[in-house]
Amino acid sequence: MPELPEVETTKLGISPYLLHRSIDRIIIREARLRIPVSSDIYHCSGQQISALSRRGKYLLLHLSNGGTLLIHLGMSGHLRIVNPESPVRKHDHIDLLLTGGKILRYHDPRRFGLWLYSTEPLEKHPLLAHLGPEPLSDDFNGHDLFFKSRQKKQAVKSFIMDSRQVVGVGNIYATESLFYSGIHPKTPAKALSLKQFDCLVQKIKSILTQAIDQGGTTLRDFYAFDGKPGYFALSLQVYNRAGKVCNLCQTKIQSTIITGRSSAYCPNCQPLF
DNA sequence: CTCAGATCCTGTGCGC
DNA sequence: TGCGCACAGGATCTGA
Repeated sequence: MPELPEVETTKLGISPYLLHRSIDRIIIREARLRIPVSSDIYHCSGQQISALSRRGKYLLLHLSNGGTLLIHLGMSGHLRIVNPESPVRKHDHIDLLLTGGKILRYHDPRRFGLWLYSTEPLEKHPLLAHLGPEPLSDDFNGHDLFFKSRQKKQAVKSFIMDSRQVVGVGNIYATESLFYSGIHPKTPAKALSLKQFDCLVQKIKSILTQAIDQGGTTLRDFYAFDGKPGYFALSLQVYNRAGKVCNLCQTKIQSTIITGRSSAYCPNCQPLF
């Protein structure tokens, strides 16, 4: 379940193997991803990777011809650097063969991921055009979020998971940040005060930062073996803890469904409205 | 326009 | 031990 911290640490981990290398060949074993991989992607061969960047949970490989490879890991995708003799496992859908012999291998059992090649910069691509600010940038702040929320009666949890408001806040981080802010996940977004949004934004930033630091620790040797995802190293307070007691007040953690997503909360620390 | 629900997919973990 | 099923989740699509 790659969340933003995992995508960031993946980017950092694979960068040394990709930067200034050329793509010799791309092998597609399974094209049926969230959006089927287009045969256009074969045209990335021969291009040098000049830079890597991340936008939300999208990973972008910038190529020397001005083109871009856009990769999304979905919820079960991994990228690994492997050697040519490394056996191909089930769900190893795509290989990027690099000059020098290393391979960037994409593994994704549930195939919710995405690989897209464009010969043009992707800023205006529909997948990226409407994304909100990066959560760790100053563009993501309580003030802006407060004003965007004034007409929104949707649950605050759905609001902060909406990639038009802010990118990279998945179910785990939304759930945990609402706990740390003392806000019930079903609270209508418009009912929150500026002070509450300031608090929520600060918690999102600190939890994501902490997760990136710990994900980095987990992924330091990710190329040697498959470590647990970084966020498991976080001490989760409510996510996946329904039925257990709150670490702060011993009240039993409850769980509800908000737009199809399980949402755990402490009814005492996060009172409704 | 706004919001909720369905949808895609397969591995995991539970109950029987 | 094994079978069947509910569940997990990001982002998009549909429909009320």
